[in-house]
Amino acid sequence: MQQLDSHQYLGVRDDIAARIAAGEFKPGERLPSERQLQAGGGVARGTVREALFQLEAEGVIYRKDRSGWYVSPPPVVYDPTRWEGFMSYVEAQGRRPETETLSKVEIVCDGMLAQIFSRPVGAPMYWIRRRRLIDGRAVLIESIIVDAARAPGLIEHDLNGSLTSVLKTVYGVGVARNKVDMRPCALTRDEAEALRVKSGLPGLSLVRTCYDAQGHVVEFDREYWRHDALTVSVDIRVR
Amino acid sequence: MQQLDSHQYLGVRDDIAARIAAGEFKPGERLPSERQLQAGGGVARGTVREALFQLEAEGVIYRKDRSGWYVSPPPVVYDPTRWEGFMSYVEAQGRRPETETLSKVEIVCDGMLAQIFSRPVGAPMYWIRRRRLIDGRAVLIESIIVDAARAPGLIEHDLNGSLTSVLKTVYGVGVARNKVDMRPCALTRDEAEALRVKSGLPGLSLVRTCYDAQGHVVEFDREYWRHDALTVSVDIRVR
DNA sequence: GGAGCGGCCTGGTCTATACCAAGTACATGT
DNA sequence: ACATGTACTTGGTATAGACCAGGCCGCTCC
Repeated sequence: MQQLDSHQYLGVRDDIAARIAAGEFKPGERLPSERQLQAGGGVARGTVREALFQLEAEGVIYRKDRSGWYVSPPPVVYDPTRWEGFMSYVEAQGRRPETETLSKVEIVCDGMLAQIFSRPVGAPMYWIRRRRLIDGRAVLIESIIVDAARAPGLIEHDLNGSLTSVLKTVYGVGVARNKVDMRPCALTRDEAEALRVKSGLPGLSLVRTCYDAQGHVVEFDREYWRHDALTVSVDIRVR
Repeated sequence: MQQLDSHQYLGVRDDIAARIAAGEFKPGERLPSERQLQAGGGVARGTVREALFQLEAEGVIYRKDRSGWYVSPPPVVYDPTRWEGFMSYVEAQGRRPETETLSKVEIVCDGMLAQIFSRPVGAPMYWIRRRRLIDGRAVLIESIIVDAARAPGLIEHDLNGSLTSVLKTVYGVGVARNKVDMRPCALTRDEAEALRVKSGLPGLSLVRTCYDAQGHVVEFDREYWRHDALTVSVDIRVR
């Protein structure tokens, strides 16, 4: 929106980006502190921060609260048409996936869920919240609903691995159809806290509805991703 | 990442969000100026701006440079598996689509395009750049490459409508397969300027590769969307 | 060795002020 | 009617300062 050189903060941005590109700072490494970067260029701290925000929006760097700014690792590729779980596709890309179960409880079906699952209000459901990490960095949190009638005792299992394979191997429940809604969003309040990022950071909201071969909803899943952690790739025949 | 009330800017955010939710400001309408909002709450202008950035990241408001802050209209839904063009699906959702052709030129195939199209380096290609608007607001810019051998004279046509239907009706070229890559990104430099937004605003990058029934690449398209303008919805059978 | 305690450093928030460039609205001139 | 100019408003950029809370690390004490 502005000419190339006219803004200091874009100049500072380019400096830092160039130093990263040159390999002075490598993925996962910490940048010098804001006050040090400031001293180097003779600019105000606010200007340095503006440049850092720019790079953050581009996915080049990220921050750990009150610890520093770090160079972002490359994103992972996610293909919603392939029904492999997080654990396997992250590993297939040479990265180290982890899952933490934040909570798992039995709830009763409310109006919205009743509609999604075509089940009566009051039917028992499981509600699972998990946080998932790649190479030790929290990249998404998810909130999963599963019909308790389809997978009785599900939450007694260890859910830190692949939920997909638990449903398949233990309950014989497979997925035949997958509906995915995606939209850019802001990570606010709860999501931001769980991902340990600042409220307001851009993210990607991904809502998945999984159906079995009979067209029944097996699993309803809301995911909130850090915006710099993934690329979505879909390859489909046109209807 | 922080407790609820502890930050002024979140308080200001909530105030403004509440006034929007209450209908005091409607979609498309302008908010009071930053200096007016500041006077109302007894806070510094920087704090008001922080709150506005927050709401912008959430997609609630957007800005027009040096004109003011406006309430965002709802996003449109885009389904990459449905091969309808922008013009028709936007219209189907009760919105007013527009297209502006920024440039259309003949170029020669470079190494990258040669690989994508399976055509020799140096083969003629058309390069079309368009801006698309919804209800008068620029929401995306796109850069399209089409094999000139498949659609000779394409750029002589009016391309402010649906390119899809021109390819189909004039050249008999249909699309059978559609590969879509999506990732959150920052709108920088050129894209930001074309969309008249500030460099660094979050956006969604969408790369489409369209194939005909024989598996040849028909069209290669890079789109940059405002992050608050769309929701992507995919519904697919699992492979 | 391990737990606990400080203190330093970091980013996070906030104030106040200044100036600029581009948009807006309105009066003016043709 | 239409272009033109101008005064004013708006967001955009930048400075300099201040204080806070949480992360981090080393020291001390058990």
